[in-house]
Amino acid sequence: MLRISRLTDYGTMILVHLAARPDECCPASDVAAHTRLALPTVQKLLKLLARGDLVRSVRGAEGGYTLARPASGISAADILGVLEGPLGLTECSTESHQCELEAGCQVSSAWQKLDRAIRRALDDISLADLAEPPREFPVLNLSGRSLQARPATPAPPPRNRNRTGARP
Amino acid sequence: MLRISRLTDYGTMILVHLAARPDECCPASDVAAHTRLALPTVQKLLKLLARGDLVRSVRGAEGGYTLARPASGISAADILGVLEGPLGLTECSTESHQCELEAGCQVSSAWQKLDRAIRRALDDISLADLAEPPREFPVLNLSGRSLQARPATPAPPPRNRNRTGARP
DNA sequence: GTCATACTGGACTAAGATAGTCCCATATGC
DNA sequence: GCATATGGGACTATCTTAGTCCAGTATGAC
Ligand code: FES
Ligand code: FES
Repeated sequence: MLRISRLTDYGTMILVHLAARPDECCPASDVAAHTRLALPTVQKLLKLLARGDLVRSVRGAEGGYTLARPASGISAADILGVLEGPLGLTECSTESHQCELEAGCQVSSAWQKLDRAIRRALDDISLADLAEPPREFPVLNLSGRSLQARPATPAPPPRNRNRTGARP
Repeated sequence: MLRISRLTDYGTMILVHLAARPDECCPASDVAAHTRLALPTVQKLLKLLARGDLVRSVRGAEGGYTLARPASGISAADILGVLEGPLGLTECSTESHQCELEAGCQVSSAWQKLDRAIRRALDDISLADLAEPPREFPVLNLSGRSLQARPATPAPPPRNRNRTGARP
């Protein structure tokens, strides 16, 4: 119920990746390699994120993407707003009150109450929250290498589709 | 963002209708007529709701549907659970932890935090809340007729599709 | 100046979810 | 027996999503 789209999930992973490298300018190919997502998908998402002013882009050689603001200034609501559009919980709770009969409908007011509750929760979570490692890596950190050097890179692939290099 | 499906919205309207008539056994045709939804759609939804134990059905002549429990005992989470399935916010937050790498993924824990927040909000809203009229009908009540006699009937059509009688 | 690198914009297809309809079987009261 | 209902499921049209690809443009390195 109430699922967010897979692209949004991917987009969040990308943002997390960028958040871990505040001073680097990462090209899409880099991001794809590190997140293990397919390159075209990453490109598409980065374009969307740039258009939504969540990341800043630099064109040309040595170009790439950076977060537009510090991670703490980007909320989950921002991310969903950019990647899923400004749709409300129901079609009636959209801004463009297309349902002109709202006052007569018993359902709308309570749905909107719920809608506000969700928005509040979304506002409370920042990208920084999303990015912080929940706990230590359980298995993969045997090498004793500095976590600082490769903050998010060794994270295992998220799910078993849309990997890179799937082109035959 | 985070939209619930239109059928779920319809289903809620149907439940609200039944909630207003706790002691009647309403056939689907009745519900369709009063909610102004198309009959086949109403039938389908009532079947789903019956299977999800939110409404009780009586077969045969004089049969129909009633709420399985008082409206205050049916939460929004129940409704969404029955009509949209038990899907989590992301595919990773489903019960069947298909993403075996959860511990390594930075994103999951915060998404699940959000998921819990939403569930809590859903649990807090009951069908009784959804059913209570938000305020008086603004225009339609000029006739001075008793509201009690037709509690939810004069509510205007919810949106401009899927009306009854669309069959040529 | 030329070239390789990278973003920009949009078109396009395949797959999947959603909405809506219809049919046949079964139960029940009159 | 028959009209009235629900139960179960199949089916199609349509919209959305996911994923890919290409032609264009900007920019730094050589
Ligand atoms: S991608 Fe599955 S837990 Fe993060
Ligand atoms: S159906 Fe639109 S406000 Fe209720």
